[in-house]
Amino acid sequence: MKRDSRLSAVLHALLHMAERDTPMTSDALAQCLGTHPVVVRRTMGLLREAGLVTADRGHAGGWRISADLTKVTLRQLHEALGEPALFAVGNRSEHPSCLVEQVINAALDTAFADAEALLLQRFESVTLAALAADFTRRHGAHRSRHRHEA
Amino acid sequence: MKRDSRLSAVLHALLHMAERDTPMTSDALAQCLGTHPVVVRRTMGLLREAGLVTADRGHAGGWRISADLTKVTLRQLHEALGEPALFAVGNRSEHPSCLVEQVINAALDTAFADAEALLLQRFESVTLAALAADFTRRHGAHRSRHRHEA
DNA sequence: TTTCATGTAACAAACGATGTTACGTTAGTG
DNA sequence: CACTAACGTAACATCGTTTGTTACATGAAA
Repeated sequence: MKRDSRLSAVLHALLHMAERDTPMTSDALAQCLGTHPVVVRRTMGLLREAGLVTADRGHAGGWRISADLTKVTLRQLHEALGEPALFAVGNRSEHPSCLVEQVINAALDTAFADAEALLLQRFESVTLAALAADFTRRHGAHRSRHRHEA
Repeated sequence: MKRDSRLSAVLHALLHMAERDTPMTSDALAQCLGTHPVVVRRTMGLLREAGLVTADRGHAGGWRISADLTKVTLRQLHEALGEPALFAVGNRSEHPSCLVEQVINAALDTAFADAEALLLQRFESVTLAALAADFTRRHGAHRSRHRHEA
């Protein structure tokens, strides 16, 4: 099954942007993500509509983060992307007339609802700032060493 | 994203089979499920390989449940189907060279792992017998009323 | 031996995510 | 004012996966 990787992609983009203080163009982000600039605009556009980033046109334009990194959670990003379905398995029909299928749907639905609640709760507990800090913690020494060499 | 509905489908088939004491043909099941007999054989074949059902050819042939309904859990069915991916969202690449993406993957992976563990635990706690009983509880009165009318 | 059934391979259709092209719009630069 | 750099967006192409379908082989019972 083909997985939706946009959440992973926007995280990747946002963390790269957080490492800089100048805007990043769609072309630059596309190169980071190994994709096409139009795909970047399409996906980042959803974050713009949610007020998380801004895009400036023309010279020296590009994408900038417009929200507080300590306030933005994975859940907000998930919502900004339109809350795509989290599960790759599910019921055959959502409102079946067959009584057997109604029982099955009820059983599966509660299981999936519980798992979804847990997942969203985890999403809510992770901020962009935490991820950025995690990055610095894991690779900060590496980077500062390079900076000293330069 | 297109959802894998085979777990739901085999549950539907098994519960219909549990309601009878004679084998059901692929054509009969296909009619129940609104699909094609070959799809039924393809999917039920996985359950046969797992030892959960048997298939007899020729006259009066068809599919029969060969396992104890109180022992078969949703998790076993999920495994019998080859443990298809449960989530529709995920990482862009599983082993990225980009350090940023490694941090993102780590964060997402733990969240998804926790949710998957919960979901599988729920699957493990539901037996076919429990679903069948649930069916009888919810619709048994309805059925016996019909039986009396007939 | 005919009919009913599964087993399986090969192919077709449908769908969704992603990639691409094309063109429009806006903003800075010379 | 023309030029260039960037986003905005619609339309189309591509790719992979799931599901549906056809065709044919195999086995069992009447």
